Amino acid sequence: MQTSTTEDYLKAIFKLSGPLKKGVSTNAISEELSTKASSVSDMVKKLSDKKLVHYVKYQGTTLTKEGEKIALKVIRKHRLWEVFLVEKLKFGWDEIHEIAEQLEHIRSPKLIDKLDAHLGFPKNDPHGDPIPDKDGLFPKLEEFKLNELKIGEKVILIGVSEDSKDFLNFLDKIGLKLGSRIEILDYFNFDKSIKVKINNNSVLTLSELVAKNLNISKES
Amino acid sequence: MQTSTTEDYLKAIFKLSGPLKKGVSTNAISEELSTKASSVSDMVKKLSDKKLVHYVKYQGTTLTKEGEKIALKVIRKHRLWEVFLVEKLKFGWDEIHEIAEQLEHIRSPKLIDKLDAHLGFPKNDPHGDPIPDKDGLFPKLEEFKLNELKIGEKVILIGVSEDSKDFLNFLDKIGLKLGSRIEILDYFNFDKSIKVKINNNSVLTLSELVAKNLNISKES
DNA sequence: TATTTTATTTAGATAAGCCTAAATTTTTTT
DNA sequence: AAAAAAATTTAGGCTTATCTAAATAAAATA
Repeated sequence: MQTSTTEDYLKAIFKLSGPLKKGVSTNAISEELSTKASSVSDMVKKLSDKKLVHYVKYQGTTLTKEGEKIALKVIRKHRLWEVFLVEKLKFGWDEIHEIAEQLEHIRSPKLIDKLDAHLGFPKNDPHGDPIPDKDGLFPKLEEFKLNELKIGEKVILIGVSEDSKDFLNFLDKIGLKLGSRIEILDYFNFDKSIKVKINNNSVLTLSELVAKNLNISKES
Repeated sequence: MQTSTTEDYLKAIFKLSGPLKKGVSTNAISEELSTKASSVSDMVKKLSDKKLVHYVKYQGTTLTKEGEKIALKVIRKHRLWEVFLVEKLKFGWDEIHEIAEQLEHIRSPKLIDKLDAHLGFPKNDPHGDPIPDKDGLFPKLEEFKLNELKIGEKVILIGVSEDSKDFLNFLDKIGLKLGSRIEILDYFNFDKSIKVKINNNSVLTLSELVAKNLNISKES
């Protein structure tokens, strides 16, 4: 049975590994978890002793099968609780993250299965991210970042890769929601900003930083 | 901001103080929390430094105003989550305690208010215990233990003071539920057991240990 | 390649909670 | 009231997860 700190580390490493499962640097973990690099060094050594990560000095960290299994369980719990908070308790999608950070550590397999059923077995959380099933698998669908497209393409916003309040408030302000239609009107090589039309309606320019945090798909 | 251990201590002291707010012994706390007396000694000293309890060496511990306020908040959370688990997730009343022990430590005032609303502002938890309101007050009603009554009295089960699985399973088995009618038929001085009729139906004898863990009221 | 910068690790401390064993105080019994 | 028993506290340690400061390794730059 792991502590919730262990769960936080595994989740952070999972997130930072990305789809290619690259090794994660000590600094990246320390930034993600707001701790010092020396604390991370200590901790990954301990996680390695417990066979939850592969760790070689100076060469980064990756999850073992067991570590990934635990990370996926925590992510499943996090995302299911987020659905609960928005669907049942009527929270805004910009205020649920911190609460779900706590709820994700509640230990009870039966609880999470019952919650899943209560919510109608949702496939995605309120940010559009997929919810792993009981076996830690999620349906893989072709996702892109908004900055990876060509002029003229029409796409749909299916998720965000950043959940700071600032970012989510910004999206609300410009009228971008999950499911919004986005048409690429122009691309400015100068600063990699992108001119888009939202919902066949408002036209505006998004910075590269914004664009690369918008996950989109070519059809609903 | 307190740790969840602090919250557990305050809750235990609240529970053990009883309605008369008696001083609580170190041993009683250690038993309630399954720790050693020496750990409790350490801890109450720290709680005293934080002005959460009054503590005088060798003379027991009581809550300060601030300590009681925190204890009541935790109890409110615990009981609201129990209602959620039974009403919304369809847990049996005998399996919710451990889960609520974890959920009670989730920190977010907004969460608990929204949960309260979602549940329809319940007055009692699934064991019949009253839920403190936002200000930590509960409606005081005249409660008795089943072993404090006279032969011939007819009462209603409104709660239990023990929530071990064994005890709750036992109650299920003999058909006792919240709201059940109980008539006192006889009292045996020999072992203080009590002969009762349940719901004008089955007749059986309850041990003193059982009787004193049944909270009853003289009317619905 | 030599040097500087950056990343990472080690060493030594700290705080929270817990433990065992020993000392002390209080309570109970004789 | 003295002795025995029970309750409580103190002393000294342990573990987890953190930190700062110093040392070392790797990467970047000149």
